[in-house]
Amino acid sequence: MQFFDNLKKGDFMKFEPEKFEKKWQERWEESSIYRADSSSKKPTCFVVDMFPYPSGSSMHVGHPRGYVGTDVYSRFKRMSGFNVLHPMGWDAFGLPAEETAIQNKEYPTVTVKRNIEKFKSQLMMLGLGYDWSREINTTDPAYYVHTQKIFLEFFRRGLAQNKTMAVNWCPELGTVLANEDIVDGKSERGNHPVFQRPMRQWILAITQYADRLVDDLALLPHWPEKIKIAQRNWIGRSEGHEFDFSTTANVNVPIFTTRIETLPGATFLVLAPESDITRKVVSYAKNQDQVEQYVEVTSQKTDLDRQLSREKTGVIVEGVTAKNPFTGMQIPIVVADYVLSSYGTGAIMAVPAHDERDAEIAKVFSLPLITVIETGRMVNADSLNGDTVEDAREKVSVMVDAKPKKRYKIRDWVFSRQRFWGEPFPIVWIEGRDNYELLSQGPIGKWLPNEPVFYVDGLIEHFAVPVLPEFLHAMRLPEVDSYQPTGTLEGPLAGIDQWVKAFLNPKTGEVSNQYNVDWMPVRRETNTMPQWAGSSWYWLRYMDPHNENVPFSKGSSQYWGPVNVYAGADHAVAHLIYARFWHKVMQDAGMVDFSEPFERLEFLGYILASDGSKISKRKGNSRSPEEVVQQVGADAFRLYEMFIGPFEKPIPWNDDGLIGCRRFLERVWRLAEKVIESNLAVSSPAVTSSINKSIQKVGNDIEVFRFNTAVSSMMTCLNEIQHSDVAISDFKAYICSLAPFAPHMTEEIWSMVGQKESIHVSSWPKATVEVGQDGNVVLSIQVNGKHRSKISVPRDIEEDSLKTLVLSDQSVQRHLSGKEVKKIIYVSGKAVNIVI
RNA sequence: GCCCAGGUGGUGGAAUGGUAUACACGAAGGACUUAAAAUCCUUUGAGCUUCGGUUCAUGCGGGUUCGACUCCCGCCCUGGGCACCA
Repeated sequence: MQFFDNLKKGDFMKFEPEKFEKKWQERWEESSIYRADSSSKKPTCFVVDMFPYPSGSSMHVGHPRGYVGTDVYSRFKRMSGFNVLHPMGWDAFGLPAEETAIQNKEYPTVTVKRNIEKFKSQLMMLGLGYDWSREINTTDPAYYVHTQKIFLEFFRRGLAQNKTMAVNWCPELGTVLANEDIVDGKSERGNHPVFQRPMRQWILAITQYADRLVDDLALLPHWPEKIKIAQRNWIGRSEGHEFDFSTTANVNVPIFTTRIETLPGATFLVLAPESDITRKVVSYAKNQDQVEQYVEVTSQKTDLDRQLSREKTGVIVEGVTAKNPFTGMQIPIVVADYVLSSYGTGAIMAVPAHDERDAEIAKVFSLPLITVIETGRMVNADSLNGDTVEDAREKVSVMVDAKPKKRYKIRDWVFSRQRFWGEPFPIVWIEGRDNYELLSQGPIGKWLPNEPVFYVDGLIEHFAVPVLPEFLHAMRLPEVDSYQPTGTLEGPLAGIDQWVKAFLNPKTGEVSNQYNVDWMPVRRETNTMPQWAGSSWYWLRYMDPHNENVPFSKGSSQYWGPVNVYAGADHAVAHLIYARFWHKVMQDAGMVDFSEPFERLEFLGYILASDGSKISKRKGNSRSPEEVVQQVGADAFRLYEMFIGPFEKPIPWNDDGLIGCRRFLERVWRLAEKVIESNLAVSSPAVTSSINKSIQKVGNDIEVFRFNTAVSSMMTCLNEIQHSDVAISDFKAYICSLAPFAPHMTEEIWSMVGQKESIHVSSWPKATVEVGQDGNVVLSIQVNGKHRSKISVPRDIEEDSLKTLVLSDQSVQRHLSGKEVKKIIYVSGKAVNIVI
C-alpha cells in the first residue's frame, strides 16, 4: 500500500479531503439543504433505500454501495429541479437484537440504540444527503403504534385470522419460523433444525390478494422483468378443475387437476397423509393400523428429511376403492406424502402415464398405466378418441360436472412469532360468546370482523378483541428484566403476568392492568409480529413521520407517493410481496389511493471479498469503510463504489482500483487550481465540446443507474482537457456534474470559485453548445463488413460523393485489388460498407 | 428437475446490429530527482511483419444479415433463486 502511505507527502498541490469533508458535512446539516419540503410546487422525486437492520457488527465496504447510488441519484434529481425526498430509517425488531440483548443482559432498546448510533455515524461519514428529520425506527413505540393500527385494519377486514396449523417450530430459537426464514430445511438464522408442529397462529390472508398481486404486476413497467417472473412463480397461480370421486367408503374425495382431459388415464387416487379426507377414508380401511402408522411416520419428518429423500413412499388403503367417473372403473386409493395437504384439495387423481411423480408411485405398487394422449390426440379414451386435448378438456369437464378453479402455491402468511422483540398484537382475548357479543354492541363493534376470531380450549371459547387505536398505549412492550424464550411453544410475553392479565372497559374499549367496576377480565395476546411487519409500510411513514394520530395523512401520500425509485438488495419474493400486499390492504382501507407502492425498482449487487467469496466477519475478509475513508477520503471511496462495476452486479472489492479514483480527484483538484489562477473566460471549442459531451452522458447514465459509465466518462473528459486552458465557466459545469459523486471536494472548489450557495442546490448544467456541432462525423469504412479504415466527412454529405471518396481510400484500394464492387451500403452517420 | 442472470485482455469492466477491448488497475520503458516516492509522457489482446500492414480472437457449434459480443437455434460452464404445487 505504498500509494496510500505516500499520499500525505505530495509537495506540489495538497489535496487533503480530511481537512474539509467534516466541515461540509456539518454545514449541510446546519443549513438543512437535504430537508424535503412538503409544500413545494416542484415535481417530487421520492427515493427510498431498503432500510438496514442495524446489527451489532459494523458495516463493511459492501454496505454503503446502494446508499451511495441513491445519494448520487437524489443529488442529480435535486439539481435537475425536483423536490427530492430521500430519507433513512431502521428496521430494528427481530431476533438478532433480542439475542444480543439477552447475552449482554440489557433491554433490547439499549442494544438497538447503540447499533443505530454506530450505523448512523458510518453513513454520516460518507456525506450521504439524507433528510434526517424524517428518520424512523420500527421499534420506536411512536412508530409501531401505527403498525398496530394498520394491523387493526387487517383484523377488521377479516384478513387476520387464527388457525391451528402445522408450523415450522425451531426448538433452538424457541420460535416458529416462516417458510422464508428457512434455508435448506434449517433456520436461516443459526442453522438449527426445524420441525413441523401444530399450533395456534395468526395468519394474514394474503391468498385473498393473490390475483391482484399477480395481475397488478402489469402496472409495473419499471420493475426488472426477472422480479416479476419470480413473483408470478411464487404466487403460482394455476387454473384447473375441481370435482369429486365417489368411493366405497361412503365419502366423496374432491380432487383438483389442471389436466382434466387425462381423467381416462387416472388409475388411482392419492391422498395427502395429513388431510381431513384421509382421516375419513381410513376409518373404512382394512389396514387402518398400517395407514395410521404411515401417517404418523411422515408427520415426524422434518422439512430437511423431505428434501433429502425424494423417494416416493406411501401405503395402499385396502378395502376401499374409488370410482373413476369417466371410465366407471373402481380404482385403488393410496396415501402418500408427495401429495400436500396444503395445496388444492389434498387429494389428486393419479395419471401415471402423464405425470412423473404418479409414475414413480405407480411403479412402487405396480399399479396400471394407461396412455391417453399421443401426439396431441386422445387415445384409449372411448368416446374421446381422436379429439384434441382442448376438446377433450371441455367434454370431460362437462361430463363429470367439474368446476373451474384457480389454485395458488402461495400460502397464507404465518404472521406470529413466539418472541419478545416484536410488535405486540393489538388484541386481547375474552372468554365466552356472550361477553363477545356484548362487546360488539359498544365502540369495539365497528372494529370487529364479520366472522369472529376465536379458538377453543377445553370447553371454553376465547374471542379475539381489538384494542382501539386510542388505547394502544396499553399494548406497548412491557419493560421487564426477563424476556428469555420460555422454551415452550409460547413466547416470553406469556410468562409475564403484568402483560397477560388485563381488564377491558366494555363501554369505551379501554384496556388497563387496573380493575374497575364492570370492567371485564381479558388476556393480552402473547405472540408478537414478525420483523416483516414494520418493513411492510415504512416508506409511507417517511412522507409524514411525525403524525401522531394516523400512520400518515392522505394528503402527504398524495403529495409524495408512490415511491419513484426503491433500491436495495434483491428481495424478490418475501419483502416485495408483503409490501405490495400491505399496500393493497391499505388502499382498500382508503388510506392510500394508488395501488402499487414502488414505481421503479433498482437492485443492488453485493460487494464480494477480493477472492469472489462472500464478505463475512468470520472469514476476516471484510474491509471497514472507516479505514478506506481515512486513507483516501469519503469522495474517493464513494466514487470507487460507483466506478467498480454495474450497480446491479455483484463485484469483488479490490483496493487497487481505489487508487485510480483518488488519483482522478487529485487531478481535478490540480486542474481547479490552474483554472482559478488563469481565470479564463472562454475555452477552446474542443474543451467546451468535451465537457458538454461528458455532462450529457453523466446525466443520462445517472438517470438509469449506470454510475460506472458516468464516472468513466468524467475521467475520459479530464484526460482530454487537463492539459488545455479551461475557462472557469466550463470548469464549473464540469464540477457540477461531479458533485453528486464527490460532494465534499466539489463543494470546496465551488466555494473557492466564490459561490455562496451550496453546489448541491445549484442547477444541473445545460449543454452550452450542441454536441458535435463541428458538422463532421467519423464513419467506419468497411469491406465485407470488416472495419478497414475511417473517414471524417460533413454530416450531410451526398451519398455519391461519399462513395467516390471511400473508393479512393488507400486501404479500400488494397482490399479491392481489382475485384468487382457488388454494392455499397451507407448507414448514415455510422458506416460505409463495400461488398465485393 | 424448473426458473433467472451471466461467460469479452493479466484484473474490474466498456460497447445491445455498424471502428471490439472505452475507463481504471496492474506491468514495461522514459522524463524529473543525488536517490526513492509522488507526478508527467510512451507502450500494453495474441500471432506474423519488409513496421506500410496483416491474420486470428467476445465459452463451444450452427444460423439470420452487406455487417453479429449484440438477434435466432442447439450445447457447455459459472453464479443465484425455487423445489413433490397435481
